[in-house]
Amino acid sequence: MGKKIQIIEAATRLFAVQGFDATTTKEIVHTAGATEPLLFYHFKGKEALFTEILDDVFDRLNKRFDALPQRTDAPFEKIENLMGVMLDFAAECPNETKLVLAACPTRLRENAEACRSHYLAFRGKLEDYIGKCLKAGIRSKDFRKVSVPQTVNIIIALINGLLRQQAAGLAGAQAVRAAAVAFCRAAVIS
Amino acid sequence: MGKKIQIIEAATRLFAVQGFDATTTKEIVHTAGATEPLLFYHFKGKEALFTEILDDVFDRLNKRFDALPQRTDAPFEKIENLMGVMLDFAAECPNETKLVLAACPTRLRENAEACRSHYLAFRGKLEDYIGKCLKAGIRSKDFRKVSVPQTVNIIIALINGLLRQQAAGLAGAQAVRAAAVAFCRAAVIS
Amino acid sequence: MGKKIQIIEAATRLFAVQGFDATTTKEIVHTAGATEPLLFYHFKGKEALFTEILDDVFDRLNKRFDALPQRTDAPFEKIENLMGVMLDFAAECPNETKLVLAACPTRLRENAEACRSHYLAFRGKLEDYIGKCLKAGIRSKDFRKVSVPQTVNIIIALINGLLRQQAAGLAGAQAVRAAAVAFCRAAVIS
Amino acid sequence: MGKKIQIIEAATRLFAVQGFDATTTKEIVHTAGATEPLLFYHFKGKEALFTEILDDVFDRLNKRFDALPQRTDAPFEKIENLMGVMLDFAAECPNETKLVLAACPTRLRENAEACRSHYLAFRGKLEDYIGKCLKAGIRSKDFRKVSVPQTVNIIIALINGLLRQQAAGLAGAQAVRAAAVAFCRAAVIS
DNA sequence: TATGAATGAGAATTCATTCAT
DNA sequence: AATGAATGAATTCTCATTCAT
Repeated sequence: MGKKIQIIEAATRLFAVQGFDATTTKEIVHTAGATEPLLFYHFKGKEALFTEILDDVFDRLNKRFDALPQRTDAPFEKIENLMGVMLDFAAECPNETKLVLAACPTRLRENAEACRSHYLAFRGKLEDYIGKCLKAGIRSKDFRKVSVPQTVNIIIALINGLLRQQAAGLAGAQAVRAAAVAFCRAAVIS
Repeated sequence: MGKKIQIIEAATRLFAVQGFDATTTKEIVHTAGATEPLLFYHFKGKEALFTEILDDVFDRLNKRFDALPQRTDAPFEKIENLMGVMLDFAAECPNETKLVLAACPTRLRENAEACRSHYLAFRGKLEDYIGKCLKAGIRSKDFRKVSVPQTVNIIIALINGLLRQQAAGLAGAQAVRAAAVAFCRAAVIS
Repeated sequence: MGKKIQIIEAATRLFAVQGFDATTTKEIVHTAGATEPLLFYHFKGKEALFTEILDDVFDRLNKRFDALPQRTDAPFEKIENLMGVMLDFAAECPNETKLVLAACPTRLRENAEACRSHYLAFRGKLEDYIGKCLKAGIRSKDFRKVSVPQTVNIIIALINGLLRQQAAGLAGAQAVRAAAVAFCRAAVIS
Repeated sequence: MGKKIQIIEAATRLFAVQGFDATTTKEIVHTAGATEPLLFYHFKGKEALFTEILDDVFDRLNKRFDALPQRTDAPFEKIENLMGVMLDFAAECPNETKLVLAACPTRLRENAEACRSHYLAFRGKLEDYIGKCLKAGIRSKDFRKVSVPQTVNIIIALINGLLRQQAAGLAGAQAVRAAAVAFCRAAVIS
């Protein structure tokens, strides 16, 4: 009856809510209705379970990100699309979003590097994507003439903050969406 | 020779970087050049140490917040002041900022409620402060006519995101400051 | 395709090299290209597998021992024959030899007694065989007049030591054979 | 009241009798009248405890070995001295002797190399010592003209076998001593 | 004969905490 | 104020064994 999947689901939830370090294998299997040896039968260890989950989460997020249309008419549309994808992800997968927003767990021994590279790679993609948008918008005079790297940071900070609210289930977080896009648009469009 | 202070400093740093759950008392006293029984001599326990630190951190942050000038000429100036205070705090006290940005540790037993109320109270003050600014600005027609609660959320999200970057020591985080204020200004001013 | 035999062979090797206590059923079946339930299908358990192997090993060794010619012309020839049989066994079956030389595993629960009696019985046969040789040799004045039980012990100790070297694959162990016989001969012959 | 020493003593005995792999930390501390965390307070882990013991055992044995007089009148005397030292050690320290005679535990992870080098180094010293004796004896015509490396192996095998009997508490092992020396003498002297 | 999934018992090790001094 | 020694209660992980198929 799919106990492996139940373990993955329970672990995802607990890792997201409590963090890797504060989640025990006992807690996971208890939540999943399984026993500890079964966790170690299906996964090499707590760390491998976490890594498998994180790999999968970033895989899903990257897939969504990579599916963003690369060509659009209006320069701001691409940023709007990005915010939409990110906030959709947070609304649909709050736990996965928490994992994406979290820092690399302190006690990862073997997979710490792999973990960190997920975060860095995704941040890199975000910077790249937003940077290109801004440059294009500035070139076409649609956007005000702002510092690109600084504005990239600001927009990433804003998205992160919003995702965090969304994933935390902050009341009205969903409704904030259109307002957030408008906020950004007003901030950059000339 | 002030070992109590060294314990507090070590604990602050470790709690900030690794989180409460992932930090052991052994690690703290080792970093502080002390021994475990001394930690328990000075504090009731790991939890009490954390609580004392968190109380102090929020105390300092609240003091700065409360010192913000309540009356200003231009409506946006108050938001600019707030961002300045928050980013100053993050620049001066990155570890304390991390504690402020973190969630309440999973494994707090006795002081969980007190901890949570710190976060909620501060968020409440932020909402209140920013909300009043926005209302005033909209009333005076300085600001565009936006949804106040939603824009409050957006600005808090942005500040949170920026603080996180700042506290994480992201390259150029300091320089982003003026740009962030300008970004916000453009977003709200009509 | 003879997986039972492969399990026996893998187990023999692993028990010999690592000992019963340090060898896991997982290791055995992995080495044998089988799965754990199959081990338990063919054998009552890890202990029964070990016992079956040990029974077989002592069976083969005893057969060789019992095939030694009981009557010879020269008194020392019988001792030479014995050394030959033992060293042949060690050269042909190093793993089996290791099992014979080992002590009874600590964690045998049910078959500990049976196991111990194998070792004792074989040692008894050795003592008996060598003792009779020595007595005959002394009686016929071929051998020096030495203490029989003590010399029995010495010769057994020597054979044990040599078998251990042989089974461990010590370089040149094979070549040592003739020299060992000569050593013994010089030691006892008058 | 010296629980650390009691842990070392209990561990020495258990490691000697059952082997490293078959001895649990629980067993050790129970025998020592201590608790498991105390073992880990005094030693980094089970392996470090074993290594510390083994280092000490080889240290003591090497000290005795190195104290052997290097110059003697009769060539066989040096071999007699060696046998005396080794058999004394076995009689006085049966558990330590068992450790010296054992193979490197299968499950040593970190210190396997250090462990193996103890065994190899000591064997090397034995080979060297006995080899020199034999060469001298052959040169002076006191000894028969035998193959030196082979006879070295034979004598080591004999000593090993005798130590094993001695350490195992075989009845009469002590008395066998003089006979063993005589056996060897007769075997080599011309 | 063969296996994927599952488990109770127990292994090594860690953690926050306390005691005696 | 400070510490070496000590511990009960976890925590991660392993092991021999069984079940369902």
